[in-house]
Amino acid sequence: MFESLPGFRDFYPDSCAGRNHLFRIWRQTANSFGFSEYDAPVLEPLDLFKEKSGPEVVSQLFAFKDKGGREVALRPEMTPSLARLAGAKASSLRRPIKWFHIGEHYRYEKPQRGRLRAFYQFNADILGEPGPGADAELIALCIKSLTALGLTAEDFRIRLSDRDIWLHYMAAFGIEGDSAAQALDIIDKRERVDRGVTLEKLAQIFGDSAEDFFKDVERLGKAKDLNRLKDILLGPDSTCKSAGNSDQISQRLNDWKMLLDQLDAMQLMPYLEIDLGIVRGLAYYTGFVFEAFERGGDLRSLAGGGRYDGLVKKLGYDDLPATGFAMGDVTLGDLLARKNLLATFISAPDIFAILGGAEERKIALADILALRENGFRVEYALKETGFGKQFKLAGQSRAKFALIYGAEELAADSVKVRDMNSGAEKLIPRDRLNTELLEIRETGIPLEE
RNA sequence: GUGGUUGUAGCUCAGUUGGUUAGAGUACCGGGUUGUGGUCCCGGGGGUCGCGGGUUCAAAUCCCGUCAGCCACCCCA
Repeated sequence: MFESLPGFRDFYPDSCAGRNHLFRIWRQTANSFGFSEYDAPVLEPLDLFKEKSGPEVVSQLFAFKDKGGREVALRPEMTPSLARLAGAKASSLRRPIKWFHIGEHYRYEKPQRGRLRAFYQFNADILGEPGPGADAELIALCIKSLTALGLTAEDFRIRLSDRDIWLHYMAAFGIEGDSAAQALDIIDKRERVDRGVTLEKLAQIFGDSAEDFFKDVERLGKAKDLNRLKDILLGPDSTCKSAGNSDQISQRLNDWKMLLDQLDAMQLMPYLEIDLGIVRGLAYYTGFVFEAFERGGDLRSLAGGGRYDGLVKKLGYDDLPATGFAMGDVTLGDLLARKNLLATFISAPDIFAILGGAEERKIALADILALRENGFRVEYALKETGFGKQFKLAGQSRAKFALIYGAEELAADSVKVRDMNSGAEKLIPRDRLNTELLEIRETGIPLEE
């Protein structure tokens, strides 16, 4: 006897139907936004992931040596592969490059609820367009992918932040480069860490002004609209104004306005929350970053993304500005199941054929195959059984119609169709079967016939 | 990787202070029912009580270990 490996799932038909529904909605939504689907190998050179995330990632990868001695790993994320694909053909691809991917990813971590070792992700990215129009389009896709599944503004929010603002702001304190990245990391974790500890860490970077800076962090974290942000950053008692980089900041605030205006025009503001408190830990994010999180209850993260303008170049290709997000199936699936939005899309047959004896069966099988070729989903009992039993099977199959091949009907070269919902029946000549069924499938059989 | 907690049929769970052949509901299969279904009635299969060891006359029950799930850390691309 065997079980699936820890953190891996079996998909029985019911859950497979739920998963396919999710994929179908993701794919439809991405297509409607004009994104094109791409794919890449599941197994990649280990270095591809090390290059992006540093050597520490290896402990969280399914990594091994192949028989040729190559260091390889199952992909833990899509972005490095995407960067390779886009980077390799960057000069010949029409821009903006709008691509999406749906596929399985693997991380060697301790499995928990909402977090497995194998999971599916929907990735969408826009490359080659540095302006906020790309960020707006991407955020819109993220929101629409969730609403298309039946989720509402009551179920989730997008928290929107900006690493550029933070970098400009810190520059006013004379903090740049690695120190700035460290500071962002501290800001990102501050809600989960004791205030005193956070201050201590900041003091190593900011020295005496750590406390002032942290107060501003808290003020900025609470700013929920653009005017308030502007006020804190450029108002009378702003630190950075006196430091003299207010031009950069006001330019950046202009990007913010463009972004929000576009999202507003798409009527997506109800889903948005400005929250500079989230900066997302990853060092390679450069501009607008965002996170879709579940509201109420446990506030789990449903999707995350942001701009990563430097990454493609870092992986050895030409400079290519980029912004993207990833949405996982695990947390989202939990939420959809809880909200009853995965209503198992069980595929029921259109027709269940009920067959008399051996002679009738022969005639029926020929018809059944013809109907199948015409796109009907048709089932029948594989072994000979009584009519009563077969009607029971037809009911259990949840077929819309039963098609009755009895001696009586066939004597008139006809078959009887029964609408399994209404119970209405109709005799159809066999040579008109396909035509009549096409019609009946749409309209059903009226009770008065 | 660290700590806590749970583990009985495919699923949800009962199982008395340790006591004889481990139960129910549901799902599944068969029959009632060889010309009209989902209901109903009857019957059936399915368990090494997560696994291994220990204590005991006797262990699903107590002890130890281990594996797996869940929860909290770490991390979260």
